[in-house]
Amino acid sequence: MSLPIPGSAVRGSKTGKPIMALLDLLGRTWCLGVIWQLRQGTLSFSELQLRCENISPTLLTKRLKELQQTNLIEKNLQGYQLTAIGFALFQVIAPLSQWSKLWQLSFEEQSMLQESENE
Amino acid sequence: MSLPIPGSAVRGSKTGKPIMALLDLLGRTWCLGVIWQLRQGTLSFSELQLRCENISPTLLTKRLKELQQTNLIEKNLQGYQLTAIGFALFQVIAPLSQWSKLWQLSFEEQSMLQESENE
DNA sequence: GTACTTTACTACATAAAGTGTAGTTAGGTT
DNA sequence: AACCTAACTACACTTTATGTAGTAAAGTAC
Repeated sequence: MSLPIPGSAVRGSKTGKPIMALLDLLGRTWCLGVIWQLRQGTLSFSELQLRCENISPTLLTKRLKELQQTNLIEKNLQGYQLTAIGFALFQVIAPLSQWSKLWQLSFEEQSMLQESENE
Repeated sequence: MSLPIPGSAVRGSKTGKPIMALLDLLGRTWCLGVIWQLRQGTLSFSELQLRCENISPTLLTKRLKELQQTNLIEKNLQGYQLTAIGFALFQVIAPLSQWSKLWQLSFEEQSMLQESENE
């Protein structure tokens, strides 16, 4: 898969609208997960692997390269960390955590409705 | 791929933490793109297909099913639209658009640095 | 009311992406 | 110098996604 760079043609936009490049990048398996796991600082390759449900090393290597080339993470002596702009991205998506709890409630309401139907 | 439902085991979390279920779902090809395209109201199947760079009908059908089953979109007479909670999700990710413009700048700085190196 | 369109899919072969396991390589330890 | 351990790479296999063709159902034209 080619790198989604804002300004170049990407999956979803031939004009390379930055938001489309971003949605392409974030839509790749484990990409959001890696960013999420790095929110508190540096993690080594193997720590990341563990936290990402034993993602295969092949794919982790690939994602780490993509994320470095798209300026979201950088390598240091201890492992990988978010760049300044990568952390800014995390801050944008951080509210997903709160939202996901509401989302969970929507499933519980659904099953309660089903139960009352069965009475 | 099994549906990521918060509260059940998903890719990334055996305990089914809602945020992990969410990151799994959003990390699927075109999922974020479909949500993004539906932000302004209802779109028909074929309109969605067009706006998502001619996503294959096979995959669009599959994603639409997943998004319905996870309470993010619903079908109406004219096509598909975000549910209330789906729209709330869009509002959470809407700031990505602004952020992606900053991100684009980071690439331009990078290429300017390279140019000055070559002098 | 039947022939023609259009829309919304489904089927299926092909291509691309992701997994899992087994190496390899490069630093540090004994 | 032999032995670890962490960080990868290689590769065969499986799962996902694509692209094209086909079907079904609803609307329109005559």
